[in-house]
Amino acid sequence: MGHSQTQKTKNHERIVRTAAKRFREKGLAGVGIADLMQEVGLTVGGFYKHFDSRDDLVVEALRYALNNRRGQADAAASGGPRLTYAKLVDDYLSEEHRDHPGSGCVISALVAEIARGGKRTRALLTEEIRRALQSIADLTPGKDEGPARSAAILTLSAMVGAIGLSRAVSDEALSREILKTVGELLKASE
Amino acid sequence: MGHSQTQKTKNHERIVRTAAKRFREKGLAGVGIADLMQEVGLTVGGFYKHFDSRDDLVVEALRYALNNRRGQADAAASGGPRLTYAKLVDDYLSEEHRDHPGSGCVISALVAEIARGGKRTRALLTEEIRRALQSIADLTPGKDEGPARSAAILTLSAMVGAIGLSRAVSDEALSREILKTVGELLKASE
DNA sequence: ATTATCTATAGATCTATAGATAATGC
DNA sequence: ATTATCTATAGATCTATAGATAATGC
Repeated sequence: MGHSQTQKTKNHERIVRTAAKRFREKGLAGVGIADLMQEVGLTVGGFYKHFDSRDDLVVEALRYALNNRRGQADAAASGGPRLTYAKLVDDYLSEEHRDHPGSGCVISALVAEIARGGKRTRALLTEEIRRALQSIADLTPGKDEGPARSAAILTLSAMVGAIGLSRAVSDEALSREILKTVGELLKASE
Repeated sequence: MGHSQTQKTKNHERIVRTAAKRFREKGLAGVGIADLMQEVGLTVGGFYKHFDSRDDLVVEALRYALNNRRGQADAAASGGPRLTYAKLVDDYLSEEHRDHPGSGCVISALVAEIARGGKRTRALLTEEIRRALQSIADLTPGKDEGPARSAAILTLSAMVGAIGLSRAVSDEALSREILKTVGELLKASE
């Protein structure tokens, strides 16, 4: 069977990581505990030794997804060439991001569902939005603080909206046009 | 009991109208047939004489919501003062709209869920997005066709994103700031 | 002895159907 | 006679719990 504490920690992390991915792909309501545990190679019964309730998993998985994405961004920033406003916009509005919500931005994947959800998840997303606005504003060094923040709010709104529209639209040409157009206009107004 | 064909037609319309509202408020997956029928004053059993399946209700309710919203817009346009770009943006990014998704824009309420959904609902939303882009572009008469369309794509993306963020954020001040800032920047770039 | 996981199942909820009931409408 | 709606329920699915099983770790 294998149930050392070390193994438990590993299993816990795999449950959370898998949930973080599937929640973004299928929505918070679209992922069942039995399916999730099966994907990790475990069974339903064990779930409640890891979490008090499904809701606790949702919170932990969101926290993980948010930290993990910032971790990716930091790694990319420190490793390769410096992150610029243009690169941020291009990455966010890429077909890669559109087609892989499971490893993508939590905000764009789950805003609406979190808006309808409980306090804890809304608080998490609120802080994430604050951090995102700050990060974007920091990438426009030419601007004063006020205009930089305003521009960051428009940028985040436009990116979240554009990715959402591009995912929903069933016409690939229109989907691409949305990503491309919003990217170009945002970069032009920098 | 009361079950004339006239009454049935009325009941059918009330089911669809109520569903169109609740789907936008609670998400497509968040509305049960029993609750819906109870709200209309009927019981579960009768539902399937009105619709072949739950999915058919979703499609019909979305169609209704989309037509109905365009109807409102048309009525407002023909009745009162002419609809301008500024008025469209202000209405869309209003606290009234933020706080009442049930009578609000279908796109902003359900993009993500429809993106994960079936072909029929995606096709409906795709056409709605096309119409919305055309309507917005028509409100910027100063611009040439290409730039007008590009600007419309940015406007729709930013409005959908901003309303989504403003609904999810648990800090009222930040929520207002998002609506106000995006509205001002969009109107300034007209 | 403790505990991580498993099997099995209770209890709630949801879609869909079957059959009864009471009106409509020919 | 037809049919719009109701009551009742089947069958699927989901969260959560109970008790068994087989390892770990003192």
